[in-house]
Amino acid sequence: MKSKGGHRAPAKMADIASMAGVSPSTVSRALAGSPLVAKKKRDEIMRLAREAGYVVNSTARNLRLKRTETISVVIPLAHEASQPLTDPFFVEMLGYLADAITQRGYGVLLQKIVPPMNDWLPNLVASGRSDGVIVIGQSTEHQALEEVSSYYRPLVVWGAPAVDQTYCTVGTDNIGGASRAVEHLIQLGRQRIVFFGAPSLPEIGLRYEGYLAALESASRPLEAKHIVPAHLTAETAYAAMSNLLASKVPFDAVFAASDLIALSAIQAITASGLTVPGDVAVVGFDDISLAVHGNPALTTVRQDLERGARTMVERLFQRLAGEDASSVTLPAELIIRESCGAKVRV
Amino acid sequence: MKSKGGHRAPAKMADIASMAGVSPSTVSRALAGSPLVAKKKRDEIMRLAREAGYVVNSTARNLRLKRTETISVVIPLAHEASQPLTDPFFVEMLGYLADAITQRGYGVLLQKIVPPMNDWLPNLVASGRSDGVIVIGQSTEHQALEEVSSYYRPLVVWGAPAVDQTYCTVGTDNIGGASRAVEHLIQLGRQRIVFFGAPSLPEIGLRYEGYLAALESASRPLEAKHIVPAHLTAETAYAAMSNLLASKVPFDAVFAASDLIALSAIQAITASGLTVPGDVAVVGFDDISLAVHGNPALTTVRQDLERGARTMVERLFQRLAGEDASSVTLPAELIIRESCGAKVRV
DNA sequence: ATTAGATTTGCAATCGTTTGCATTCGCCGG
DNA sequence: CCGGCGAATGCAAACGATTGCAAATCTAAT
Repeated sequence: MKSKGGHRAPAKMADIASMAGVSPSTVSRALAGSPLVAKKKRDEIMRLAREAGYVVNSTARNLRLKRTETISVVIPLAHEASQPLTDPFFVEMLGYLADAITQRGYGVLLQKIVPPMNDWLPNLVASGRSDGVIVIGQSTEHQALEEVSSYYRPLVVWGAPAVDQTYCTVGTDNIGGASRAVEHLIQLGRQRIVFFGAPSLPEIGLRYEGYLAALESASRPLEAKHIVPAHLTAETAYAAMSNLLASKVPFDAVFAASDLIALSAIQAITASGLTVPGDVAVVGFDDISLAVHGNPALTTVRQDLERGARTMVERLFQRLAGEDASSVTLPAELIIRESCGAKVRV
Repeated sequence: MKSKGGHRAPAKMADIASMAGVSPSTVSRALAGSPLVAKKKRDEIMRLAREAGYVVNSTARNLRLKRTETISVVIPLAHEASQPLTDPFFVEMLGYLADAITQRGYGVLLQKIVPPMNDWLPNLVASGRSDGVIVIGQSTEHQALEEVSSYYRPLVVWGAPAVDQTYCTVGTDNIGGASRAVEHLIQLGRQRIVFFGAPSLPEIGLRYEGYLAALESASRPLEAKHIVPAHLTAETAYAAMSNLLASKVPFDAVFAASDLIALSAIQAITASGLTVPGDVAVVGFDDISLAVHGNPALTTVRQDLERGARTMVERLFQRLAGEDASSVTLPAELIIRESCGAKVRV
């Protein structure tokens, strides 16, 4: 017997109930493994359900239970309204988050936000589509996060903690990581170190602070022409670095605010005829999986994304459980490879 | 008045109704912009709702309407149960899909599947969490797809069409793209061309066919030692290529089944002291955004992922609307850059 | 003033589960 | 044989929206 048009309505609980000659209540309890229904009958019902390929309708279940077993993962794309998720950083983070979330039996609802957008967070929260929200990167949305967090607890944000901030962040020690990277460049004898990135984003701002601190403690002067703002996309970074090279501002090192733009910078530098690390040393930030495969392999400040993702999810579930969970800063680690010119043991 | 614990139950439609002194039905209609409710009252209700920050509860709405306005995007990870989404290909595709889907006002429910897993597809379908399913890559799941597609229409798969297949695929002309790439290597005078990839996956299988066809039409012998199986991860590919190099099997070109492994191959080759494209020419497949930034820039077969994603979503919505939508094969384009040693115009 | 007709509105059922409470059943002791 | 008790079951009310249909209101024409 063919169903018309190939469609087929999935079985509902009542169907299983009548097959088993019991009420839907009993089926519900049986499927939940409740000891209220006799073991024998319970097994029978489970068998029947399995054979019929029955799966409870989660929409109905969610409505009744007032929870969705779903977490929203939001990616705000401040840098350029470019369509694709360009930065491997987001992607790797997303992968780890997806793992940590599904491990707890929850679903992942993916949201891309391109910032000049109103009320996306309060709307997302009020829509009840998810039980909690994880935002990857504050982007330019600090204000929105702040407002919503005053009444909505299950919200965790990847990024930098700010002084006036009430929402829960998980992030890397940006200042420490950055200053260690820059100190390393200084130790290698580099004289003119460019900061490559947009300090207006909270995390990048801290990396910039680390850069300043390192120059300061080495009594190096800060030069305005060595601050090169660059959006976090490969294309714009390439262009920005090409500009810098064309401008003839002399420099012998670049501290890039992310690996993505560090790799683009290397491209641009190489294309201009200079060598990395010979003429210019380059250090990145993130340690995306591509960094090690770069040519030359990229020296960078490692963020432990797996741990970060696990921590965020952990914090989120704590908040879901009503406990309080405060912000955390995870350690950053300087990974020395070839692009900064240090000798590497073979 | 502070709500206890900072939690705050979102307003429901009945709340807005009593604020406006009308019934919930009227609010529902007003918010939907129905002409059944007088314009003046409709505007008043909308204003009230906006001020109260009211957003309809989508779980309840979904239950009543029997649709979720959500599409599941499934990523089966055949190659290695590695945690992160390693391949930029998936990620770029995911980004384009997310765009195309959100553009239609639907949500994206992300699912990672690591294959030795039973009934994930029928369960996903029966759970009613989404209105349709997009699977990125057939992986090893052809059988599961085949079974479900017999009764579930809104299913679209990225990958290769097979002869006995009833489900709807969207994919690139793998055979044509691959043979053009290999022909190009042959024209450049390369004698021993390695196929680098695992032909057991449907798409890779077709690329292998294209490789064979190109050798055949150039009357080149096929050599078993030039077939090098490699999983689609950077690490395993690097290892496989290192092995090949250590084995002293002579070769002067590599056709890699994906850009990710092509880049790893270049790494391994360079590390062994050989040069690319001097000693070995390398061609990839996909044209991920990193290909152009590789060192050397990667010659590759381009898959138009943006178009592919748009096509899949389009097909899916056709099927949701009850129309029929058949499989499509999109053209592949050979992008010549530096890694194959052709002269590039500057 | 009355009423047909057109507008607006609200009642109540529905979507598929879960669960508090009442009910039924079976069993045992008195 | 009956009362009582515990174990198993079912009834019915949620959950928060949408919508067919009937009822209420308003308009205007007689």
